[in-house]
Amino acid sequence: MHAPDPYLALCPTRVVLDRIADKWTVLLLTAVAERPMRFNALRRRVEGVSQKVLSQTLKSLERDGLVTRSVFPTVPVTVEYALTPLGASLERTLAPLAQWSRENIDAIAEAQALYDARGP
Amino acid sequence: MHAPDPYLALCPTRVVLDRIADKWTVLLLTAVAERPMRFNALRRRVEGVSQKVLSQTLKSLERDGLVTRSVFPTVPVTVEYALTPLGASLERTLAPLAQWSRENIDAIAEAQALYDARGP
DNA sequence: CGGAATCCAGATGGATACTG
DNA sequence: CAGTATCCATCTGGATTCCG
Repeated sequence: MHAPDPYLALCPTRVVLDRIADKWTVLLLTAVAERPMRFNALRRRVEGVSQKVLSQTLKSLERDGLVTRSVFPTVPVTVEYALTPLGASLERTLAPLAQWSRENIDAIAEAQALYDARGP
Repeated sequence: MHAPDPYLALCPTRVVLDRIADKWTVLLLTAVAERPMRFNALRRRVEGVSQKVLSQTLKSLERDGLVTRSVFPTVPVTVEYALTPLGASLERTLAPLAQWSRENIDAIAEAQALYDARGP
């Protein structure tokens, strides 16, 4: 039982990956990239996200300096989320992934069908 | 209580994202991209992955047509994992993310420190 | 409107032991 | 060597209720 070598676990790629590799972060990042949005607008835009997880995820994104949270003292209160420059640059490097997904989703489905066809 | 609109949940980006957004998939993909590797070599290369999860993840990658699994009937048996062309193309679109991580990990850490500093 | 708090089911994944 | 099988702790995230 030795302590795990921290080197690999702390490499930047892995840290960032651990950060964005959840069910909603990338989705929210791309949603906010379209245009600044308010809490419930985001909730409607990203189908299926619960209010709790939306709240949590936005807070993380804010903490990481990827989105800003602006509160307008209207009644009731208005809160708008927008990308920071850092968030925008991340979104840009993530964009090719969306395109790759569109282009290759069929190939993946075929591979799966083939794999499943050759039985248990 | 209405049925969730399947459209957004089934958009290609989301499907692919759900597929690769786990703790190890991207890491393993980039590891295999370096060179074809055997099971235990991968296990050593990717610090911290358990043998169960490594096995599972490789099976998924194979099913999705992203890696190949080649068995050589030596004794004991030798199994080598390698990227398919599809896997290689995904790895290439993921590569910029690794670079972005290296370039911006400090900015993220700063943002976090700033956020945490302004108290609970 | 934009959350916070609580509760809880199901998924994820680590440890361990065993096998062809 | 390359897994499979079990068991179990933790984490994720959904549902619900309540609040300024």
